[in-house]
Amino acid sequence: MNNHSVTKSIALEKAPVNEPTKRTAILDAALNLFVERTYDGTAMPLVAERAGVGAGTIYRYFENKEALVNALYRRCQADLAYRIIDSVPLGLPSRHTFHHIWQGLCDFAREEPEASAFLEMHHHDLYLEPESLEYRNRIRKMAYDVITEGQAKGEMRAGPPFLLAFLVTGAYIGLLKAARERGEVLTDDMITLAEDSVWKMLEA
Amino acid sequence: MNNHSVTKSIALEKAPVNEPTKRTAILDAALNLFVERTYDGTAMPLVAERAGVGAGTIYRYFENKEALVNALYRRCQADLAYRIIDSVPLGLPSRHTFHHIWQGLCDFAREEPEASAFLEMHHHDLYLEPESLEYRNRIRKMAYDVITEGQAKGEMRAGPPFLLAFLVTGAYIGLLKAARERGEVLTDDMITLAEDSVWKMLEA
Amino acid sequence: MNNHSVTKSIALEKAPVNEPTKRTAILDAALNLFVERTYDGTAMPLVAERAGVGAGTIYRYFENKEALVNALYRRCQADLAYRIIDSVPLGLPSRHTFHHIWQGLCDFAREEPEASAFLEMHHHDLYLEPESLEYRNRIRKMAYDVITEGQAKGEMRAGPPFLLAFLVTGAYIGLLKAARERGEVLTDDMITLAEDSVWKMLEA
Amino acid sequence: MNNHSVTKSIALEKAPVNEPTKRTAILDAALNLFVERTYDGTAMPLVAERAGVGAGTIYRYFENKEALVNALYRRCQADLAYRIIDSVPLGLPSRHTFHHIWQGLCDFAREEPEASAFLEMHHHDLYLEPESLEYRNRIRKMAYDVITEGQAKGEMRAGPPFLLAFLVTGAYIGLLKAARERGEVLTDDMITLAEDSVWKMLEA
DNA sequence: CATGAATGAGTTTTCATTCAT
DNA sequence: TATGAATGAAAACTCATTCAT
Repeated sequence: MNNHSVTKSIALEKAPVNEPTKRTAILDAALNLFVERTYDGTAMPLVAERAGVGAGTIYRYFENKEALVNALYRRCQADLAYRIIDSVPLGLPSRHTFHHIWQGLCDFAREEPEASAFLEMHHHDLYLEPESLEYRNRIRKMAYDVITEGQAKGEMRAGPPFLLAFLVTGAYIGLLKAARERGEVLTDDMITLAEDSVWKMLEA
Repeated sequence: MNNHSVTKSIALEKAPVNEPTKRTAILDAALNLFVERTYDGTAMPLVAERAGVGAGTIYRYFENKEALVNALYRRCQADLAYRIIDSVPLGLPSRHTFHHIWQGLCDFAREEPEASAFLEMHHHDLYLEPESLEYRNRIRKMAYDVITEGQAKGEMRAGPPFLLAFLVTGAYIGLLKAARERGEVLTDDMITLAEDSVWKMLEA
Repeated sequence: MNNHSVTKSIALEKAPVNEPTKRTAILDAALNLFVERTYDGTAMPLVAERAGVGAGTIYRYFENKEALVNALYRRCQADLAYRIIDSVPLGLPSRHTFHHIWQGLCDFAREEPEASAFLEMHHHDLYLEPESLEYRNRIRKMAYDVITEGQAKGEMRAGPPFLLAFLVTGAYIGLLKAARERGEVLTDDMITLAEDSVWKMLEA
Repeated sequence: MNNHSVTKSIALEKAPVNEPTKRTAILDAALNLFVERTYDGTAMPLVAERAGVGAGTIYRYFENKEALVNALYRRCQADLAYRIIDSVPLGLPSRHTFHHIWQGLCDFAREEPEASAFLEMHHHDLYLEPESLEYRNRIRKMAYDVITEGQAKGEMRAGPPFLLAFLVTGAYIGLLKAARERGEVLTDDMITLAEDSVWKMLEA
């Protein structure tokens, strides 16, 4: 390895894995604050302060507040999609597939609690661009497919897949809220109990 | 019954049942807009305009924006409590009790869709006064009691009652979201399917 | 004294001496509040409330806020003029005349502390109509005349009469402030000491 | 002295002595307007306009209107204190000390007429913070001490020092008012006549 | 590129005044 | 005549965004 390649490899490692650029700092700060205080309730200078950058700097990376929240939404959805969609194994019994997805969701909630809370927030529709909504639809599509397949195999109860998907998603959010409101962390016990319980909603 | 008494009884019915005062108009407009655009995203003059009153008039009825949203929250919670808590029959098998509550919730969502959507919104905690939170706790307490009793009778699954309550509530909100996002009305079929499905989460 | 004259004298006593009409109540309330909180700092509905009348009632008696403060100013100046100007004895030695005026001023301050404080306030010029200013000038004219005569008799020091008048008036206001800021009432001792001291400013 | 050092010394003189920052411009505009129209009677946008800044800019320098008026009050009191307190010579005959103070007061009134008028205004108590009042007390304390010492030396008349101080201060304000109302400038003659006259109030 | 002081449009709130009762 | 609820213009204050440095 010569000097040249070393320099290169360092650059490659640095950037994608743990890119502590200003852009990331801004997104992190925005996530933090939007979850804590709502999109409309958060002032841009506050985002700048928490990100440790000047107020004007935000506008070098994002055209305006709406562009910022869209970028943030997409980053969060992409995080989630990366964990769930791409790792769902094919061809397993539905119960196994469900377990996989449920674990993925709960891992996400535990490892990225703010991203998770942000995605649950209402009223994204007020500012989301079509492209951002597309991110959401990819995940919904996956859920829809899994349920449809489960029903085809006779392993899941009959009914409109989108409805079952919303019931499950709702219960998942309920689980997170339960932990949050009690000020408790999401324990393995809670996750397992909830998984078992929620599966009953889906089971044929 | 003579003319006199008829007139009187009309007057009596009219006033308390459907008193269209400005206060009510303001609360209705606020409900409308807060659901549509968020609390922080709604400007007071817009509330005034939709209520058909002058901007200053709001402040004759509510000390400030926060007092308005608190009053609104309490009105909505009281509406819900009136429908659910006070009509839950005692001593029935848990499945019946659950049916009763589920019907009450869905009737509320259908008859007062905005109140229902408002109560589901996040971030109430940012402005709610302790007294307003008390309204929420009354309903939670009821759910907790029903589940505890169901478990004691061996008719509901074991587990922390608050967790089960949040799972059920989450699924209920999922049902409403499902209908809302599809632009569909909540049909009896959807309600029944969801009820059946959600009960499985609770069943022993 | 017959019935007729009794009725008359009662009427005469009642009306002018202690006429508790709404107009008077409004003026009293305004005096109260203007002294306490400034003209600009006082809201009309507050005046109404303290006067025990409806907000609209004020406008039956006074065209607007400015007319109210002008009427109040004139009433206070007239009170003062009544006590001072009309009772100054003529032809006495200047020291006696001064004593008379000083007593009159201090009696006014003690019996009508709010009227007294109101007249001392600055910034009357912003709203006073010419007619109201005329009231002020009558008193100044009197002071001017007394000093001019005192100087002519060789009993008062030489110098522009208006200047001496302002020095004396200033010292008088200083006396009132002294009492007010110490939270004390204006005692005879303070008044006498001040009179003696202030006379030295005038003495030839 | 070479070019280099000259440039430097100019820069040094310019910056600290007469730093025309926005903060100063805002304070100056506020002083101007508060004297002209009262604190309550002055709208913030008007202050901004006269200061030549945007309305929002004021709030970068002062938390709110009350903080602005407090800062202004302290600046004026500090100006006055700098001139009076720190330059009062010790150990002189009372008549000399009084002359010194009187000159200081009149110089202040001539060189800073608005600051002088502002400090004389009533109703500062409605918005002044304790810290601001402290500034006022320092000057009062000085007056009190001078009088007490003068009495001890048998050069000033007996009587409560605070009362004599208020009489003198009142007469001083009377002098300023006299000039102001006549639309005249404060002449040396007026100052000297007044000094002579006022001293008589103090003299033993 | 980065900054943060500056801004004015927009927000919440107040208040002199009106007017239906 | 008296009222006080209602109003909208104007006040205090905030904040997304710009731009000189």
